[in-house]
Amino acid sequence: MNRLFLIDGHALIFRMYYAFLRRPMINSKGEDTSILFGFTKFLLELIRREQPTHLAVMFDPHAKTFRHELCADYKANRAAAPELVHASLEPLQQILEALQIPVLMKPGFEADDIIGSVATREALRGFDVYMVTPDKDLGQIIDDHIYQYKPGKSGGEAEVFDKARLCETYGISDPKHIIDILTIWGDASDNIKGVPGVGEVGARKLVSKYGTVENIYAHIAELTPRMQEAFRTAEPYIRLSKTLATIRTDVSLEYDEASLRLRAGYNAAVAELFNHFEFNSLKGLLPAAEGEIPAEEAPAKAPVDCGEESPEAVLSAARAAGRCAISVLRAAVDFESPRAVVACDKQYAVLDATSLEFRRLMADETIIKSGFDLKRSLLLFLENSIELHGELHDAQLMHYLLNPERPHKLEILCDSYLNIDLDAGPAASAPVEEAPAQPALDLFSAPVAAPVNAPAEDLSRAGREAVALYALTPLLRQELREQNLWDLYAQVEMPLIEVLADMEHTGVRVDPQPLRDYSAALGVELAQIEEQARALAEDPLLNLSSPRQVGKVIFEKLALDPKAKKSARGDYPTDEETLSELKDRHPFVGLVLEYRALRKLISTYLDPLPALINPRTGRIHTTFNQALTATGRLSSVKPNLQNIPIRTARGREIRKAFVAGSPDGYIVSADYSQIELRLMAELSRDPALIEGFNHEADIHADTASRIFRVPLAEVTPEQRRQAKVANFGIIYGISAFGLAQRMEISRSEAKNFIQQYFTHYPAVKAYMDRVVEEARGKGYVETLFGRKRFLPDLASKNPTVRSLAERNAINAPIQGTAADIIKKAMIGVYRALRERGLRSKMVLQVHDELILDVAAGELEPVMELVKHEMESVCSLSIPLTAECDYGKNWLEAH
DNA sequence: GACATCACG
DNA sequence: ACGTACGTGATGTCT
Repeated sequence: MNRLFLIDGHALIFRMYYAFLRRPMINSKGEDTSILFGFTKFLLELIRREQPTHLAVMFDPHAKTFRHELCADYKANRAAAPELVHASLEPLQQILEALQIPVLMKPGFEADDIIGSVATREALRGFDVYMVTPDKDLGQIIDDHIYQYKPGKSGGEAEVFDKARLCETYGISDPKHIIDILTIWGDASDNIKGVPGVGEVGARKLVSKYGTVENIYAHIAELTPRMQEAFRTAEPYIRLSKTLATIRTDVSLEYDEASLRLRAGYNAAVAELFNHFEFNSLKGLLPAAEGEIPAEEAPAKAPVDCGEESPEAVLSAARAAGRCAISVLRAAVDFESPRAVVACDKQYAVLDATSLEFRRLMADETIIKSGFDLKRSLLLFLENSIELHGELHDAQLMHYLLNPERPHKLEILCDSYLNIDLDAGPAASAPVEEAPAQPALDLFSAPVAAPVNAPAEDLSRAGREAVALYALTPLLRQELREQNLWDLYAQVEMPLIEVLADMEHTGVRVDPQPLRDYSAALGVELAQIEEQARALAEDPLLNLSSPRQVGKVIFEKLALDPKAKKSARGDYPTDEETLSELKDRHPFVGLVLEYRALRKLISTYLDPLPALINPRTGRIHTTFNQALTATGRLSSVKPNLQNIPIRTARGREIRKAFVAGSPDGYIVSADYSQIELRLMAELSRDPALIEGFNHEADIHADTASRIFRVPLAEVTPEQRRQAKVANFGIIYGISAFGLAQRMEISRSEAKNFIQQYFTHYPAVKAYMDRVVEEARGKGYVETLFGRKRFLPDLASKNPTVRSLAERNAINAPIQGTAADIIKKAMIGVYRALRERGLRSKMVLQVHDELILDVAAGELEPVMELVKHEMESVCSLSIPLTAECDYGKNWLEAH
């Protein structure tokens, strides 16, 4: 099958410009080669990875296009391209010419139109066409044999969108409807006017319901009054906007198919240019042209030495060895059930993950399983009722414990521990001359024209991964032992994998209706605020979401604070702290704050959450990241359920939507009381702090009574508030400046305050000094359970950087021990629920809080069990207390 | 992609 | 003198 790749040249140039902005590449002649290097590297890697048979690059013309003819304002907002972009165009053309890669342009048309036209035409002739661009505009061209290839962000995997995936992502029935979404949404950078007040989300909703803009106007009476007005306002220009947003597919071009055939390879012209620009590292990426030899061999990593064998052979080897490595692939179009690749030593086999033989292997507790991100596999096992028992070696998690702040990617581990290249299979070691008919492409002798993300390639890649993991995990295990991290791994992180997989799989029930209702109500308020604010600013187009525009109104038009003019690019600060101070000076400022608060709730919680409810389960299934934070905490993504509002009344409303799975069930929430300050007491052994926790219910009042030297009963609310701020500061590695800011006092007052604090808590001061001092010697700090955080910046000469590392040295053991403790509690709760045969489920963790979905009739035993498990994780010099409550929803349970 | 902003512990 | 309290993730703007 012919595979044609069409590259959106300008999109790629701009991407590279920004990618290298902070660290440009300058060669020894002083030339900035950032864009040239990035562009060329991308192209060569694309060729190697995706094996196109045909390829072309499209650029926009210098002159104006037909869109400018239609619309005087088109792209009028665009700032001139950076100088480096201009300067790179000419040499880039030279490089492409040397590589014999055709460039297609046509006066009057943009690159998008050329891509659209060529793609449409060649797909009809039987090509598989891949449009390489990050821009969503080209989505409208996607069709049966036309795909969009979105380059991965900063080293990530590229994504391929086909018709089905695009339609699913945008909730539409036809890729052409992308045009309608863009038309309604508008595009500020192209100066395409959309329907005012309707953003991406609104546009998607309307288009998924009505299909086209025209059809929306045909049914305009069905819209809300506000929407109707917005669409009427847009009516005069909306046809034009749609024309501008529509990519042409009928541009005639003079090229022939043969000229697009990929010939890129090493030749004299390329050698000269690469030598001139000093692209030495790119030479190894170049396919060797016939009869020519690459100028320089990159210090090659070895390919993965592996081979596919029969399942019988690999399984019996695994049983004999007592261990295996696995890599699991979700069902793809080409195979209806998920696949599992199992490796033992250098052999691997591909199995149906639902097969009996694979189930037996996974259920065999005498066989150790190695993997990478095993929680992902476990989720798939849960979906298919595959049991997993025995020791788990998760290379990602193991490496996370060894060095939490380094990236935990399998490619990197293979490189640094095994010196092998995961992208290279065993055939790569075959002599070059044995390579068959396609010499221009065949540097790596990869399987012939492996299609993008195709099962065959995925499977052999998975095979290499499993073989690599088999070799990798004993090394990591050994290192964990040497660093005294094995117990933490084996008793906390390893068993937690299953707990988290179960929580994610269960999910938390969310009732969409209250969220939708509340969104609508706040939307009305928001519109009023926006209207008032625009009136006050005398700017009907003011975008209140733009800090820049808001800043200009406050500091230029209203001139509320003539002194303020900060930021490198001439922007004014408009953060909440600044605005709160100016609030009484002009009503506009209050409106901005109000607007922001509402906008946050609507666009971060109220609108996205209903869409994230899995229609099959009626629940939201977050993903917990177990190998991310520097301190050992979990994080939660897609969505983040660890930052659901609670501090404001309006925000709290959202928690009402988090309910029990069954109508007669309950939500139970249990949180550790003051766990971090308690751990400061434990780690510092400060007598006063310990005494406070052993005798006094209100620790902040106790602190206030001590530092202000007043009887407990006479502590004022203000004194308590100050003491509370100070106690928090202590945990974070207090600084006079930071404390001054939070307490709204002067820096010298803060300094005195801290001194006062330390007089009463001398061991806290001693601990803080000691932990920093020790860390400077060892290079790392540790939690109570041995979790490490390395702090090389303690030796930095930059005082800012060094101070941060010192605060990290104080905070990380505390935050990290708290993380260790709640993880242990989670394992305890999970096991206890199972042992007692309870149907209730733990569904969320929010750092010091566990949330459970409790089945009818289980309220009492579950509350008792959770409290007990949380409080008995370990025995310290202060009690660990957990407060437990219940309700029909998360708000009531708090 | 970077930055500002703001939600949580 | 530097510019700060610790740890996260999502959204929006502007490039």
